[in-house]
Amino acid sequence: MTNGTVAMGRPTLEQVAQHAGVSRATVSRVVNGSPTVAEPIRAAVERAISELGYVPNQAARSLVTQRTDSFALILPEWTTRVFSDDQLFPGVIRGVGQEMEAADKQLVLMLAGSAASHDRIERYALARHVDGVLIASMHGADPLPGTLARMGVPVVCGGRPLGRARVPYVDVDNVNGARQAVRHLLDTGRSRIATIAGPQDMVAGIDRLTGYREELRDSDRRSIVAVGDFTRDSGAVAMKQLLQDDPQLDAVFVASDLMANGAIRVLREQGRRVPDDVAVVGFDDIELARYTEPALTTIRQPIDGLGREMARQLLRLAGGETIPDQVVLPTELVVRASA
Amino acid sequence: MTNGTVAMGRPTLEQVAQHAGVSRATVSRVVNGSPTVAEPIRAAVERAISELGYVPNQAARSLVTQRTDSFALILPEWTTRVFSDDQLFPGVIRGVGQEMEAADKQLVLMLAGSAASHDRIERYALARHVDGVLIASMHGADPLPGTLARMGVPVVCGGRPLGRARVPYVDVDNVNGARQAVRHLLDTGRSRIATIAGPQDMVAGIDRLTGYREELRDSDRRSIVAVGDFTRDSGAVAMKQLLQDDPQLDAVFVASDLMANGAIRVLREQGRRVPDDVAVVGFDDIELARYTEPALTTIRQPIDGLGREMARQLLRLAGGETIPDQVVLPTELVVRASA
DNA sequence: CTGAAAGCGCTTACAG
DNA sequence: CTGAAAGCGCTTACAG
Repeated sequence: MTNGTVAMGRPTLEQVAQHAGVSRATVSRVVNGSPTVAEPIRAAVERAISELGYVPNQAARSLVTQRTDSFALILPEWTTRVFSDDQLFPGVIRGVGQEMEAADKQLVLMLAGSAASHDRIERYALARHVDGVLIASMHGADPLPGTLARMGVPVVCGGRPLGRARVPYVDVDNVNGARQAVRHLLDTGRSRIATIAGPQDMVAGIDRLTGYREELRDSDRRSIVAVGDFTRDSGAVAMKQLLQDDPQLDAVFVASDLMANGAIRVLREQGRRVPDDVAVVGFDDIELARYTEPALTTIRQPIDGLGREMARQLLRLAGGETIPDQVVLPTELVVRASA
Repeated sequence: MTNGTVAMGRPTLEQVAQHAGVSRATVSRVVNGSPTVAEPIRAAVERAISELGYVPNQAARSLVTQRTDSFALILPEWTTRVFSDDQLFPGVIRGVGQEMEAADKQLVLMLAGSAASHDRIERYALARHVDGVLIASMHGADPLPGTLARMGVPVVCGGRPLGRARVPYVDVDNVNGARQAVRHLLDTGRSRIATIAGPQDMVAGIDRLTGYREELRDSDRRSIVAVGDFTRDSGAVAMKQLLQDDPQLDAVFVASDLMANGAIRVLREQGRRVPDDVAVVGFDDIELARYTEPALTTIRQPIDGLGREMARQLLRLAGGETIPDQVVLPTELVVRASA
């Protein structure tokens, strides 16, 4: 059996100071790497620290420094979606993690699937548990970023926030990416170009549909739209609907690679050859895009880069620097076999 | 442009007290829901709180309470593995999250892929950023749980920790689960039973191999072993090797469903019918098991339940209660089509 | 280069 | 039921 009540062993600065025969100020200086400590004293203090197993109390430290050296990445999603085979989240997390590690900051991940956890996270950030917050994958006009920013918590969003809150963000050029995709289809002689859009409560879903519409309008083509939710299955369902709505379609721009994967499966099941009968362009360029049959022509977005840029901006903001209201990263057409 | 330097707006308890014309103690009582505050006073304080937008400073509060009301779940893995299509992690996270939510505690997730991040997390926990720590998916004899426990940080491991550290843990009965699998194969008349074991630096890999060996030894059969790393591809590679080592094998116990999925693919490619020529039993019972072709007979482990139980034990430990050194959850044979 | 002292923003016995 | 006061464990000007 293990007992929760501990032998009250945690040594304090005070005890280290006594043990080493110096003042608390000196121990503090050694702990914080101040260069103004004489070598023999430093050595003595360091010995005391390791003998006692001293670790500074973070609460006491942040109370005076007003820093915690840790940052939160908030994903307002259920685990189910975050841990799907959509490789978007891991990419962003990896990018953020790299930058935080380089800056020697601790990254904490918080998933907020329910309204209750969403609230608790707000309190957590407002209580200054972290020096700043990154919010990605927002749905609708989430008030969280605005609330935190208004209360003085440094916040950077991943993806343009919907709603009126003016919070700095890093995003990918979704509109132009979608236009690139459609332009490629037009350039390769397609005429009836449908789209499987992403969820319309997320900015990536909205903007990619906008780009699709804009490009078609500029060339006087009509839109044929079905909406999915970025999952593979929703892509399959949407593809079936499109084929029913317009059996003549000869191309489809799908707003995510995972949905494109589902769509291609349906096309094959219904006897349409890709790209001969129907050309398919995806969006994301996740690893899967190289392994679909046929390999997927898609719009590459810099997923890790998005995470890295978000972290960089947040670190600057938390450091008191002025940062741009928005950073928009470019996308790139990657031509493979499907279009 | 957004500027990091804030209007220094964060109000303190002191300011709320002045605003409401009461003492700090009274404000503190209201904030903490003490029942001994007269109704009109409480109302006045609450008005002041909301007018000023007051949120208690967590550092100051934990400095005196010695609590933070948040707990960490540490996964010593790279994002790549955590976010693979192995649905084990999300299940554990979901289970832990549910219990923490019920207890109104904040859960923070920390991934420790690198040695540097592993160290930073140790400092994080020792600095009392959290009231306790859950560690799952450990590799080898990770010193982290022992170190934290020794320093008085409440720790509960998911999976029996290797090495000599005596840290309380919650685990699944891997040995017996493997025995159930092998017994089922024996009972259904199989005689040359191979195994694809999990990684031998993880307790789930080790124990499932032990169970396999024990059950075969008890019935005087010899073992035929290949080792994978719990990924689908490693299951495929291992299956090829087994078929080469012993072309006569008529059954294989695979230590994870994902590896089993890879193994079945190889069996089919090599013209072996499942289960007619080779019976396959997996382990985990993730959702995929129902959708493989044929559907997978497997050993169900309570994945969410593991997470929930870990959280429950940790909450009790952090609350000063005495908890058992180990809690071992039972597994269950689920018979489908593959064996 | 080092120490005494103030102070960060809270909570909590202790009086009243 | 409420307030004055001590104290949680640090950091950081300020002297010397």
